[in-house]
Amino acid sequence: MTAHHDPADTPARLEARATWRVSRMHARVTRLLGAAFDADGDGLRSYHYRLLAALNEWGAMSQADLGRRTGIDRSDVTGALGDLEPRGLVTRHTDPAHARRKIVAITPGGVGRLRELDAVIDGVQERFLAPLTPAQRRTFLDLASRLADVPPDDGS
Amino acid sequence: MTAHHDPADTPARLEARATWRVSRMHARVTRLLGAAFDADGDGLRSYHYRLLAALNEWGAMSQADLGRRTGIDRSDVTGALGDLEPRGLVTRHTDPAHARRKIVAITPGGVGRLRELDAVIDGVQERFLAPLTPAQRRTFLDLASRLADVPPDDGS
DNA sequence: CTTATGTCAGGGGGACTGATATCA
DNA sequence: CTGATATCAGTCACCCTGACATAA
Repeated sequence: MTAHHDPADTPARLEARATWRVSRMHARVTRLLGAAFDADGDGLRSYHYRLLAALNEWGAMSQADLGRRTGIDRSDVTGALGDLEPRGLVTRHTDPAHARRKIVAITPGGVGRLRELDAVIDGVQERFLAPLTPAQRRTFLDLASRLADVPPDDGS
Repeated sequence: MTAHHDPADTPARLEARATWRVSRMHARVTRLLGAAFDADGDGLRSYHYRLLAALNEWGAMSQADLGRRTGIDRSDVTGALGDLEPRGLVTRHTDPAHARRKIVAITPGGVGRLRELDAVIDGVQERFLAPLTPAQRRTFLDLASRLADVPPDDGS
């Protein structure tokens, strides 16, 4: 029986795993982000920042587009917008051409809030990248963007 | 007023964020890992792999040490071992010197299962790092290890 | 008493799935 | 009809906190 052999019986150290390192980096970012958002006081989280940043960057769009742009599920977009709208940070208007579609736009207040959150994220990013030199940071961000922007492989 | 950002305020594009890229990388790894573990059939997840790999690499140790080594909370170590022990992949014996401590060890069956899971992780890693050249992969893994192995900043 | 350990209960955010109703 | 959209309900893996009894 040809058991799933390993050519060289690689020990494959746990800490050498790319998956392990990505998980640990993510855990660290999550801790820093959580602490920063908590300290910020308002109940906003990472989801809300993503939505505000996307609206500020790409302009008003439907909730479905927002979800696709930000990688947030439509279900969660609905919930997160339900937090942002009562705060006056975004508006939701029904698309006149498509009654079922709602166009989401960021408000001036939302832009101001985004500026504050940008500062929060800046602080987190600075602390996260602290171990690296400026040149190493650029390299890391470049490689990370290539690993992050891969479309989901559908074997269809 | 078509007021947009002043030159002073950095727009801080969402996709330029290190936090964003780490989150997206992690989401991709999670998707790949989840699909791979699901396809593997057995109910084992990332936690179980980490524990088996740590026991195989560093030898038998107490549950608390296991948690510290793997970054898994003590509570979750208990639960995950509760999945591995009935499968015969690990054993738990009370430390004769410390009745409160349980020494966890991997079994031969656990080693075999780990070998299979190693192959699964290898496949995930290969797919995850596919966009990079071998040299870039080494660079990424090196930088990632520095960003991953940062001790929790305690302001004490 | 203080510390460490194992266990259990539970929460909380993030990613996801399914069902439903609406509309082009 | 199909397709997209918004919404709600609920699941799940992961990470964490708190409490507790026990043992060093």
